[in-house]
Amino acid sequence: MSRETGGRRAPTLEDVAARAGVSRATASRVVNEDLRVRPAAREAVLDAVAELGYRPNRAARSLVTREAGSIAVVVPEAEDRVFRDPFFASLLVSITQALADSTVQVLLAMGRPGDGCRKIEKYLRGGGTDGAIVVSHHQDEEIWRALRETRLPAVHVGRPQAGGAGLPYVDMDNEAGGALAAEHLISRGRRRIGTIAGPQDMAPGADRLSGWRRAMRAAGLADDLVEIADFSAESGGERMRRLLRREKGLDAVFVASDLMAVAAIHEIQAAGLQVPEQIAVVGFDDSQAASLSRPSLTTVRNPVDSLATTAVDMLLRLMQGEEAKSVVLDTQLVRRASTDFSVLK
Amino acid sequence: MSRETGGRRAPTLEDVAARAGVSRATASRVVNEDLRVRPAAREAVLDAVAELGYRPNRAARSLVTREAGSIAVVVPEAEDRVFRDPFFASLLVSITQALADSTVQVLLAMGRPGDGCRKIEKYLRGGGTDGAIVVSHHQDEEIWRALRETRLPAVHVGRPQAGGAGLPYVDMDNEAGGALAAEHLISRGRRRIGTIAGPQDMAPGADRLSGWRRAMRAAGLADDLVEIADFSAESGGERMRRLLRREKGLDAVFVASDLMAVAAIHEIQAAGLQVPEQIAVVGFDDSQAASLSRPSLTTVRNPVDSLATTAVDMLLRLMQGEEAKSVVLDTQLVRRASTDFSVLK
DNA sequence: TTGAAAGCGCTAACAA
DNA sequence: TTGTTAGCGCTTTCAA
Repeated sequence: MSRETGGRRAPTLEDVAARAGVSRATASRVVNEDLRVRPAAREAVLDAVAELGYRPNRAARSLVTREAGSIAVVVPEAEDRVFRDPFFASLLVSITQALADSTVQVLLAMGRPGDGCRKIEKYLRGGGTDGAIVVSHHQDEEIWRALRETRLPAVHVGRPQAGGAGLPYVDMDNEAGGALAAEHLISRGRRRIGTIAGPQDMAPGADRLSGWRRAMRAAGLADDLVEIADFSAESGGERMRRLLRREKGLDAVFVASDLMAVAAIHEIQAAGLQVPEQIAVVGFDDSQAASLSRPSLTTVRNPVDSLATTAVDMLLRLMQGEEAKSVVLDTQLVRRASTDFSVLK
Repeated sequence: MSRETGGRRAPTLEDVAARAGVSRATASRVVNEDLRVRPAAREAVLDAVAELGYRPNRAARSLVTREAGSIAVVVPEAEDRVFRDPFFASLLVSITQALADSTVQVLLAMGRPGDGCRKIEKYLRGGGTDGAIVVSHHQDEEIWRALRETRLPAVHVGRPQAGGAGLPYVDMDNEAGGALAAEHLISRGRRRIGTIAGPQDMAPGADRLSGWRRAMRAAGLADDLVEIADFSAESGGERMRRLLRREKGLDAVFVASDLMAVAAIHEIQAAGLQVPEQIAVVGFDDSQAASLSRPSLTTVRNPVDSLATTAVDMLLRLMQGEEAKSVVLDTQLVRRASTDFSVLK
């Protein structure tokens, strides 16, 4: 695993200093953009750096500064399903982009189901990073304990279930999103509205459902047409069939994820019914699947990008010793053809 | 950015040694599983480690071993489109999972368009990693130069355009995949077959097209119905409209990505034609979009998982000083409803 | 089998 | 403004 496969030794600060005719300390100052260096010396060092192709050794620097220069995106106990989720991919990308300006590197720490998160825990405790962004919808006591004990700055994306060791979090307003969906359907004249919810032990699952409930009751409508699914396309389709069987008069459904919503649309069509003519459908996430679907899917926007930039922002603040308060982001409804006759596709 | 926010100093090897009543060297040997340590001493050290909650400091270790304990997944000059691509997300996940057993950490290094890849280059040169997996369909001279000069073990995912500094690569057989698609359509009795290709300055774009061409000619069919798109859904739909305008007798299309293929299907349907009855469609990638589409999409499987595990395998081998030869993986056709009446969905 | 000691490359007091 | 010096926490000779 040696990096020095027969090559010349990489130039050190010592080499640079020697070549520039200054001390190592001065060379270090130039490299770290310390102001109190005579212009001439500065020039000399910069030249030497360029000529030698010098790059500071991160390990050496980390050792003395006690900063790793990286943050970890932690996904504990991750199932395959989580990863293939476009939400997760987008989040990861947005986080990385948000850090592109800084010198901070992004480390991807994914646990495997079963294995617990021993590897991640070890890494966090070993001082491998300066901070962590935890992405999970489960309780991850071990990770939380490690974060607490190491006092590592950390933020949670998505409201953690049981306190999350007091970590600040960024989340979208799932409850308001669910209400938004219901209100939209009601405003379109629908009355017999069902919902396919996510797992109730996950915050997005529970919150989207309760938002829907609140709006339904506020409008004096029944909130009995509830089916619980698991966010997978299969489960979404299956629950849609149940809903169709349960209620002949059904004229709309709010489905807690786009993926499930697309599957639901297929089932409605397979039953010989039209979307949105007979049954209107609202999804959740505004993922690619929503615009690719036919009819295109009205959905609640999941502000992934803002989620990521806010999380990064909070983490950087925390890393500078400042306070960070949890943030809940607004959601918006994206109107498309699955609830609206006037939209073409 | 200090990690030691008022907390107790993390225990060092020195502390462990003191507590166990041995020297630092012995403690180090135990931690690194060196065999020549007396069982009693071993026990004492292990106990001390447990009691103190000792974790080795990575920076200190790296400094002396000259190993970073991490590999970088490098995505230079990445546009937004690349990231949202499910292929990339799956690849990243598979790479991380493939490394879950090892102690190696995964570092995500994404460049931004325009900015070049100065940050990445700097990092690679700074000894921040022990190896790199480069994911790109462009020429990235700077990165290649950095990799060459640092002699950093590296592999390319996807055949690099212009040599890629002699990096070994893993790729799927895009050419064979294109041929597979054409042959399948021909075997289903289609004769007037068009194609919507990807950009010709990208290997997957060019190779899938040439495979299609080869199979068409081999069957004595005309290969004139070619439209070049850019892998985006919009471009796919637009090129499909052109194809429909160009050739009334069109009875099949091979589209170089699922995303474009789904858009193409929508256009065909919008023109009042049936898939697969009038026009059969084959996509490429076997992404989620393919199974979500109605009719479900026959497509060429992109073996993302094998791509990732093979790349990781090659890299680890390289890091141990062994040789690694480029690998081209086979592809398979996944039959679904867009080319086959007997498939239900 | 063990310990003493040297140093990996860097930053940061402290003095000059 | 500069240089000297002392470590950061660890691995690894080299002797014992």
